[in-house]
Formats: sequence, structure tokens, C-alpha cells
Amino acid sequence: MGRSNREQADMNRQRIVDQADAAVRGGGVAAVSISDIMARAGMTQGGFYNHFESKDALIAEACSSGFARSVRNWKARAQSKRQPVVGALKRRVAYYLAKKPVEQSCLIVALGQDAARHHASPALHDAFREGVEQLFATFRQVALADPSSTLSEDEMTAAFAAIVGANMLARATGDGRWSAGVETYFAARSR
Amino acid sequence: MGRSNREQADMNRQRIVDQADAAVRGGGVAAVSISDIMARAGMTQGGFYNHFESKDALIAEACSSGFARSVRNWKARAQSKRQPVVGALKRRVAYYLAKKPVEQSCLIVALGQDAARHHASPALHDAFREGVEQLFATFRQVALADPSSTLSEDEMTAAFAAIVGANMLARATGDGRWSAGVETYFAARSR
DNA sequence: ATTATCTATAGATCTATAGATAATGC
DNA sequence: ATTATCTATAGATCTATAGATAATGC
Repeated sequence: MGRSNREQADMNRQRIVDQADAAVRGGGVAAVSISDIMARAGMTQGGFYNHFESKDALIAEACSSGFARSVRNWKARAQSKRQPVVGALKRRVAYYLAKKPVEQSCLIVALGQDAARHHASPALHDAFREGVEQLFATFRQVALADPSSTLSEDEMTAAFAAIVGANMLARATGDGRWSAGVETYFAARSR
Repeated sequence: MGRSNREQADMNRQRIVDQADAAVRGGGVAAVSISDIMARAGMTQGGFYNHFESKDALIAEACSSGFARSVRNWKARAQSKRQPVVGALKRRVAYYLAKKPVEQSCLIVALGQDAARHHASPALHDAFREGVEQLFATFRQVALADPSSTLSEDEMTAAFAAIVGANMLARATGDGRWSAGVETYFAARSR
């Protein structure tokens, strides 16, 4: 097959990152096998090290890239002109909690345990921390821009923790009560 | 060394389960290596299969056993005669969110991702689901028994999701804001 | 000449099994 | 005789590296 040109090689690199992102959302770091990811990206495992220093480096980059994707998604949907501004928060929360294919699961839930481990690379820990920060900032912006939301600054922290927790509980138990309960909570704090 | 008697063998088995419980709390299923667990329990890996069918069987049992331990802990602290009944929920939440050694972390946070995976054994999935149910029931009992709590039935689901989410976020990011924010929320809903 | 990719493999785990050993319990 | 434990190892991964191959880009 031989060598790709620069443009193609960059696209290949991005495909590796995207596949790692999808795999991580589906099952955390344990779900990422380099030979597997490379095969899905259409290459063999030997080529991996032309693009990344190590598996840890890939995981950290997939984390950053994935959080950026989620933030873009939140913002694009919140700013959509097809929806009224009123009730935007409630709709965003409902979408966040809706059942989705595993490869589109929330990265916070998917990587939380891996990022917490002492064994985790500093790069992953930093990327995770930064990603949570950005996603929370986006959540906060949506809440502030929605005139129907009555959440105070103090309540936003608890509300964000609640949607993350409900998402994890719903995914792990298969019980829709957790999502429904948190949506009810949000409905009660909007006018 | 030769064979242990029945009583000793049962104690050995329980030590294996307890070590698996501690390892799982520290880092999920990925943190459990049979040779490691057996060494910590004072045996060699070959002896493992006298006690368990497979690693999956051990994980599922560690999950059940661990949740039972957490439920006992919640109840023992909530019913302690040394503390007033008023404010019990707030104190229990503060204790739940307090920093603890990794091997005492919350099993919901530790095993959530593993239980959600398609790859997870049905035994683990069931044990997790059952454990969450019991822990939530205990949380609810504490809330109902505390005259200072103003949580409605509807709010309890969201409140439980919030403490679980805050615990995960706090552990994974190292940021105390999540625990503090949720504690503030509980303080605001008590009289 | 450089380098992106492939083939092949070394080295490190980790689960599970087979067979030996020695104490238990009938 | 039974069985809890140990030693040793088979078999399956998985990360990372070494060296070959072939297309790129100067």
C-alpha cells in the first residue's frame, strides 16, 4: 500500500481519534484495543505509532476531542433558530437523558471511573477535568439564556450533578425512573 | 500447606470476596486481577477455582456483598443513638460525599460503567441493579425519618442522582465544588 | 530521502486448567 | 476418600517495537 500523503495521513489520524472516542463512550478505556481501533479506522495496528506516542496519549486526545464534540453539540442544539429560547434548558436536559447508541453516550459517565483511578495518566486526568469544566459552562449558559429557568447559581451545580448521576444510573440499571425523576425536577423549577 | 478445614476455607472465600470488593471500589472490574486478589487474600491463584466458577462470578458476588456492606453502613450510622434524628439526612449525605480511601468509594460510581457495558455478565448487571435499589431505599428511609427534610417523593429520585453524580465528578476531577454544591442544595431543602 | 503503512514478533499480562501435595473427616 | 491449596503452564490478549515496503515530495 505504501505511504499516504500528508492530507490523507491527517484524516487517518483523525479517524483513529474518532474511533477511540466512540469506543470510550461505549465502554471506557477498557473498551479500547489498539488493534481493534486501527482495524475500524481501516489500518493495521503497526501503523498506530506513527500517529501517537502511546495508548495513553490516544485516550487523552480522544477525551479532549470527544468533549469538544459534545460541547459543539450542546451549543448547536441550544442555539438552533428552529426552537424557541423559552424552555431550552428543559429540552436540552431531555435530549441529554434520552436513550442513545452506546457510542454517543456521555463522556463524563463513560470516563469518570478511568479518570479517577490513581493509575490514570495525568494527560487523561487533565483532559477530563477540562472537558467537565467546558460542558458545565455550556450547561450554565443554556440555563442563564433560558427565561423559563429559575435555577440559581448555587442550584446549577446540584442540577448538573443530578443529570450526570441520573444518566449513569439509567444506563447501568436500564431503569428509566432516574431520567424521568430528574426531568420532573427540572420541570418543577421552571415557570 | 495442604487442605484447610471447612471453617477456614469459608473464611478464605470471604477474604477473596472482600479483597475483590475493595479492588472494585478502587478501580472497577479492570482493577481486579485474580492472581492479585488471591495474593492479597494470602493464597496463590490456582486455588481460586475451588471457590468460584469464574472471574465474572466473583465480581457479581463482590458487587452484592459490597452493596450489602454499604447498606449496613448507612443504616448503622443513621440509627446511631449518639446522633439526633433531626438533620440525619444532611449528615448522611455529608458523610457519603466526604473524601475516603479509594477502597471505600461508592460502588455505584465504581461499577456503573462496568454494569452498563453490553459485555457485562447478567449476574453483575442484576447484582448492580439490586444494589442500587437497596441503597436508594435506604436513602429514602433516612429522608422520611428525618423531620427536618422537606424532600417530596418526586424530589428524592433527583436528590439521589445528584449525590451519586457529585460523588463521581468530585472523585474524577478532584474538585470539591461538586460535593459542596450538592450539600448546599440539601441544606436549602431542610428546615 | 523521507515517511505512512504493513507484516511479524517480542514481552508482558491475565484467565483458566491440569496434576501434585497434604491435611481433613469419615 | 475427599478436597483445599499449590506449582506449573497452556492459550488468549494486548502494547509496543523492528524491519520491510511503497508512495510522497523535495
